Amino acid sequence: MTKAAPTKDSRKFRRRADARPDEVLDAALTLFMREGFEAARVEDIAKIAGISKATVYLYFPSKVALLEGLVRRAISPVAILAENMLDQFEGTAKEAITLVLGLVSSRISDPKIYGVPAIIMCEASRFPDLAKIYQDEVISHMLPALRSVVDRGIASGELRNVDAELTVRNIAGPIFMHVAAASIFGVGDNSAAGLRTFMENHLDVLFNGISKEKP
Amino acid sequence: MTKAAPTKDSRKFRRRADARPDEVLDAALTLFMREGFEAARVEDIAKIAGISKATVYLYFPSKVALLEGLVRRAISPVAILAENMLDQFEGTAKEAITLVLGLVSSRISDPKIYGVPAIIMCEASRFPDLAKIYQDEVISHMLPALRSVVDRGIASGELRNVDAELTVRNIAGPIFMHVAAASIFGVGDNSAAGLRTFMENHLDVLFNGISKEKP
Amino acid sequence: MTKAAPTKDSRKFRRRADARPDEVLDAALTLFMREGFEAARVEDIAKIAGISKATVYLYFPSKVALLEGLVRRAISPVAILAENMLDQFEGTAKEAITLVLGLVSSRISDPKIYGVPAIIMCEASRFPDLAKIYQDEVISHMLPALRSVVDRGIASGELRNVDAELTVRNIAGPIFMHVAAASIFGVGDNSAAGLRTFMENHLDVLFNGISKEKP
Amino acid sequence: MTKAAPTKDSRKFRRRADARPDEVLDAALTLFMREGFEAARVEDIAKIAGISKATVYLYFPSKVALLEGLVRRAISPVAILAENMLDQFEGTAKEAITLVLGLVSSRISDPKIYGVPAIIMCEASRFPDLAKIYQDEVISHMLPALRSVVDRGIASGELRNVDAELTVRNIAGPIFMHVAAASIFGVGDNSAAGLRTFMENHLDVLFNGISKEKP
DNA sequence: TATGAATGAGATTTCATTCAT
DNA sequence: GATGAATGAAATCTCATTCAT
Repeated sequence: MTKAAPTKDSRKFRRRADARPDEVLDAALTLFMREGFEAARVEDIAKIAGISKATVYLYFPSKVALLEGLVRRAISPVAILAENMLDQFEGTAKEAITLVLGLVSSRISDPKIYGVPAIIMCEASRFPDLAKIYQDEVISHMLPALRSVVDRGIASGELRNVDAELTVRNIAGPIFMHVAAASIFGVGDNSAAGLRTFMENHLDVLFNGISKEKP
Repeated sequence: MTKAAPTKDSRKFRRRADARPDEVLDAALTLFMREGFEAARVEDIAKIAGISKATVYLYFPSKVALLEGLVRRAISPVAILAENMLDQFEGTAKEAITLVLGLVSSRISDPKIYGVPAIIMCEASRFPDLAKIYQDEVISHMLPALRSVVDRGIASGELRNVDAELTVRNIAGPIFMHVAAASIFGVGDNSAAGLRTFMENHLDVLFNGISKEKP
Repeated sequence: MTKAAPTKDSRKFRRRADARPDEVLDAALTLFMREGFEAARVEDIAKIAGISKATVYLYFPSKVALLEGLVRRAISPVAILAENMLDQFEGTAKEAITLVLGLVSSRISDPKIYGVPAIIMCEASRFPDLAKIYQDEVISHMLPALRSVVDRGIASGELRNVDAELTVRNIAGPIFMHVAAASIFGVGDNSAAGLRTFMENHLDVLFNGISKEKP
Repeated sequence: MTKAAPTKDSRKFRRRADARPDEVLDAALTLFMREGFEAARVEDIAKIAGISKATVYLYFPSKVALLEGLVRRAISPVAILAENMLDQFEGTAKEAITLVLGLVSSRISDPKIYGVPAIIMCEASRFPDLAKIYQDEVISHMLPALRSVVDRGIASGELRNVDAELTVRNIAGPIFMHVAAASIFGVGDNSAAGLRTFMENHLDVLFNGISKEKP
């Protein structure tokens, strides 16, 4: 049934074999961050990825699966980061924390890094399973790692006798707030330089407090 | 639609029409938090509020207007809080901050208080106008108030010469993280008692740092 | 299409290309019966046939073509059956009908036999052309053949003076109902033995009626 | 935000309160019979019913629910018919059967009557639950009722000693075949008159058989 | 005021079909 | 000959919103 002269160049099907799920996930991340999970349309994700809507479903069985894929993909780098943190802990607690926060601050301006946690936080109540995965794979690794650094610092006499578990919030909380304030409300300087300046102040306050006198 | 002159009861069967918008907002807040803005159905909000879907539209012209109403309703308490903060600033910076954080910690376990900021954060990119309102009315009052407390503490010699603007993140960030960790991932103790314990450690670390020696 | 002289094995790994269309039709029949024409997915048909979806289109230009193929394939056996019926008509009408119904009853438990008519009945209104083909090639051969047997029986004085055309429904209808009741609603005994028992009763009633006295 | 002059006559919403589910079911029956369940589009059903697609979903939660509704609606008339059959059984078996078949033949030309069974038969394998409902509510009432008539006829000496269970197929089968042949393949006369002629021949053959002599 | 009824516009998902290899 | 990759076109179902009462 081939009609006369089926023009050779009909490029209806463009890519092949390499339009990897990764590109789809990148597109999904972009749109989920910009629009939120519900408001993001699969068609737009496909458009960003340069493929058709149906092709998205070739790689991911549903829209939620994109979210899952995002979480799963975000797990390994973070796990590696946590491992590194622990491996590096040969010097003082101060050095360890400074190192970790330095790592974080060098990465955190990349939406691919902070985007997934941000989405998870927003969609957690609707998709508890996802939150669970994220918590199991990321939170439950990061938190103990940091706490362990603090505990060892206390044990070695380097740090005061604070509650390690709760103090983790003082280490990480300000950073989250800095990023959130900047990305959501445009408050503060979210550039790499601004982030570095913030980190210096953060580390200073964290280790020395804001009071002039020790108690 | 009770007939004319229902002398006796009427209270049970008719709610005061004045209270309706507030009940609708409560319902909206509940559902926006549980489902997210997009996924929350107006019909369900109405059901929670005990009225019909069409009646919601009697009070609010659109679904987004519910979000606006939520933001606007959350403004006044926070504004009052900020005002109080400034009024109370007669003692030391430490006392002022301790007072403010005490206020916050006493309120923050109420979903009606932290729910709105949480929703705003999640929906900010989709509704920049809302974020703007929130920023204008809340952020831009809270932040300067806190910064001013820090600045005056520095000026009086009570506090070290930290960057007041950035240090605000060290004051508020850990609290946000504590609440977020607890409500989203179930990490930590979100009860009033747990919050108080956290606050004590937070204030301790904030004012004294975690290092044993001053620099 | 086996390559030249594949002396050794090839049987296991390559199916004879000639048999393919038939296997595809078998798979299509299976799925059309189980799911109906619309609900049956070409991909599943391919999977049952052990080939890829695209390969189905190598043999059949469209999904409807599978239906056509099914009808066409079902025609010849039935035609042969009809021919046999006529050829055998040397004895009495009773013997002829008994013979034919015996043939039918020996075959009818095979889904490949009654499956196609069943599908055609269900999809007839959507694909009148198919129904036409089936009617032209099958119905219009079977019915006259049976009617002719009856007519000759009447002419020879063996049978009463019934309406041959309408009486065909009394000959075939009960059988259809028996099969349908069994396969669809699980009513009755659809085994070969059960079918034989039914046939005996059917022939008895058909030839003798149910009344005790002749009119 | 009301624009100037909102023309009073905008009839976007036409009917009210009386666009009953019944009309939707009628439309569904029409289309299911013409197109089959899968191929029938809800939008077209709505169009036939004179309402919008969404309104269909106001009354029926899903497309399958339309099928269920159809079965359920068809149940009561048939049940009543069965009851009547039994109530009427005061005369002879012949009279009872003649009466019942007369009733059936007077109704069977209405698509609303024979349509539902036809659809059920076609979709039974895909929706076993529906088949179950139909079997429980219809088949399991009709069959015993007929069988009981035959049994009593045998007991009273009016009928020969046939197998009542199996003979039911001889009573009902020819009728189904007549209707099916006419509606699907256009074979035979499906008019009321044609049906009556057929019934006469059917009853004659049924009660007297086709052989000239009794065995 | 309050609401039942209705719908337009759109979202996700499916699938027959096709091209390049 | 065989198939993995890709897609256009549709179908079901949802929901914010509105009108008549």
